[in-house]
Amino acid sequence: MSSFNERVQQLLKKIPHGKLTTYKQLAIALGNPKAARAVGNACRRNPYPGKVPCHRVVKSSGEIGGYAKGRAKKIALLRSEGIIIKKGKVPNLNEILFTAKQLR
DNA sequence: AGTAAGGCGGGCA
DNA sequence: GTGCCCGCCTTAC
Repeated sequence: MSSFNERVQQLLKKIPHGKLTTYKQLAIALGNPKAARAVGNACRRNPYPGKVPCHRVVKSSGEIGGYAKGRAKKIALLRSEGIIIKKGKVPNLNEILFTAKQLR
């Protein structure tokens, strides 16, 4: 399979419940800080729904970003995990952010 | 096999 | 706060 996709999946699986990550962090963890978009692509192409929590990934700005099933769904899932979302944004992202070093 | 377009972002102006 | 450009990956033609 695609190495990139595999790598992204593994990183996503490492994200603990109640925490969040950004595409940038994932890209950095992959060794390409500019591949944030590519990471988003991997999530969108994610062949393992339910196995890879792509909904735990948000933008570096704290915005929810997009979601294959709909942003509302993503927000609902995050809220269900105890993550506070304000107007489609995460005000305390810095407190629950899972950094690339943590993904390492 | 090569080329072109798309996509869930990030950074800068 | 908004708009534009860039760069990376995958997929389709």
